[in-house]
Amino acid sequence: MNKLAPELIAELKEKKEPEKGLPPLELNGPLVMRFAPNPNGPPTLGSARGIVVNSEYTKKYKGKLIIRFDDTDPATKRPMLEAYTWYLEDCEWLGAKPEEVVIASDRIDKYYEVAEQLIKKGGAYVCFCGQEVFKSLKDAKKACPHRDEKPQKNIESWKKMIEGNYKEQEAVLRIKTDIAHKDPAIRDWVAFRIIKTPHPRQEVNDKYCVWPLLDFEGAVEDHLLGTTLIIRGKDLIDSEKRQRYVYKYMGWTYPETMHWGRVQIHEFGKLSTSGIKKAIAEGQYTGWDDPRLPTIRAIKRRGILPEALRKFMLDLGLGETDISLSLDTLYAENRKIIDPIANRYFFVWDPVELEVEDAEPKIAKAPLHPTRGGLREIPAGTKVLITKNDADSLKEGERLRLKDLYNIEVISILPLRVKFIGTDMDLVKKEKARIIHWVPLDALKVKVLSADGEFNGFGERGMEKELDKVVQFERFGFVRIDSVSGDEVVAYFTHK
RNA sequence: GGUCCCAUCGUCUAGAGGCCUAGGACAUGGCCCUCUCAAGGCUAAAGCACGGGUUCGAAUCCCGUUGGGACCGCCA
Repeated sequence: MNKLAPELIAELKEKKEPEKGLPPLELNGPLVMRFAPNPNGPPTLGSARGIVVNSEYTKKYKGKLIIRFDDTDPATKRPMLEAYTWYLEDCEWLGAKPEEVVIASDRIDKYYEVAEQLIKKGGAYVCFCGQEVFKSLKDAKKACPHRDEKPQKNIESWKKMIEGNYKEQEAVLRIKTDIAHKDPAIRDWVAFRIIKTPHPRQEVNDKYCVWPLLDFEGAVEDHLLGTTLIIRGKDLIDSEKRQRYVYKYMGWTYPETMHWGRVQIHEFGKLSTSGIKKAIAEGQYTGWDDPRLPTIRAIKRRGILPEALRKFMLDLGLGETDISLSLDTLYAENRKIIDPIANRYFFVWDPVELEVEDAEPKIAKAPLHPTRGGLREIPAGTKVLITKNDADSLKEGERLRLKDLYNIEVISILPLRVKFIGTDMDLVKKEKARIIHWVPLDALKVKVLSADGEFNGFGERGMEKELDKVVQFERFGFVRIDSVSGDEVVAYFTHK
């Protein structure tokens, strides 16, 4: 059979690799998508899903990708100025190239125009009810007294509102839906509220005191930008129902929508942007790129490659099921890319000095990579450093090998004494002696930062040339060389 | 309480009535390879939430139960 139809066998094997990733799209026109974050903190792993999924589709179907900053809340989820840049940087890092960048806070006037039209059409009204009052009316399916006000009167109130004649909480603009709608989430929702806190962007500052809420801003923008497909988290499913009222009043066509379920990551649990912000201010984290954080900046600094993160996100597909995943899969993806290229070095954490009796100074020749070739030379004196873990586990009389150097035998444990017993590999091959790593006395001082804390020790020379690269510390794990100053190296732990 | 959504190995996911004896990836166990406790190769164990229908035939369609989630904010 192999002889008769080798191509059939090849085909069978190919079929074994099923297609994973995003479902195909059925398009009947051009594709325009947007990724719309609130820049109130740096992009996180959650943002990465949005960036990757949207950019993947626009790449695949030659569509247009827009990044839109939904920064219309200067108070509660106050935007962070640096975050605008961070989003653009991280998009680029992830291989997403938005053709257009839109900042909502620059376009408030456009939203006001639509609001005015809606009021004139009788689709929106200024409501002076307090929050609690309106809630109880709404829950009872009852209209508030302002609901039936004439458009003319509403326009007057609206003008007064945007001119700053009311206090915060005093008035809002509501979209008229169906006050008896069976879903309470849909009933006459708020489109604009008064916020007197200035916007952090200098260009905007205190120019406006009436700000749209996401449902309104997003609804108008998606129309203005010509969005044809929206993909977002399913927490925004109800949002669509609310926004459709605006589209109906205005005679617009609502984009197609798709949603993904809630994502939780085992390793991070429930960290909110505001919670992290507070913890950073209190010094619990070193910054937004602290290796313990789920931000893209942190992931990047740890040496996860964008290709790995992209594949990880795409493999999740687009289910509406809530998922709870482990970063192990991301690490495995990353390892597949990194293992073939990362050079190997010795790193001894919790170092213990070991004098090897009868040894001659020697230059060890170790492969830079197990298969790719290339050698590194490590000059060893008669004293070396090994990790405390290894030192503690030695037994009297044990024979073992210092990797790529020579064999030793333990003479005694207290005090720890070892002696040179040759260089023959048979010790490993026949006696199955174990192999431990080591580092010469004049090694570089190395600190490794990981999510589980710091590791301090010494690493062999050569790694200082790998700045910003991911290398493997043998018997330790992959690590990204983050900084080198003099004889000191700081590395970020990537994964095992 | 109201509205809506979801349900396949431990974890993600493929599957859109017969190709399913349910496939893959990660994690786990074993063996091989290896001067790293890595990677690689082979292999093992592991799943259609439950109960009813519809059908010649259901993981796939319908109903119910159970379980999970989202929304009901002048947050996004």
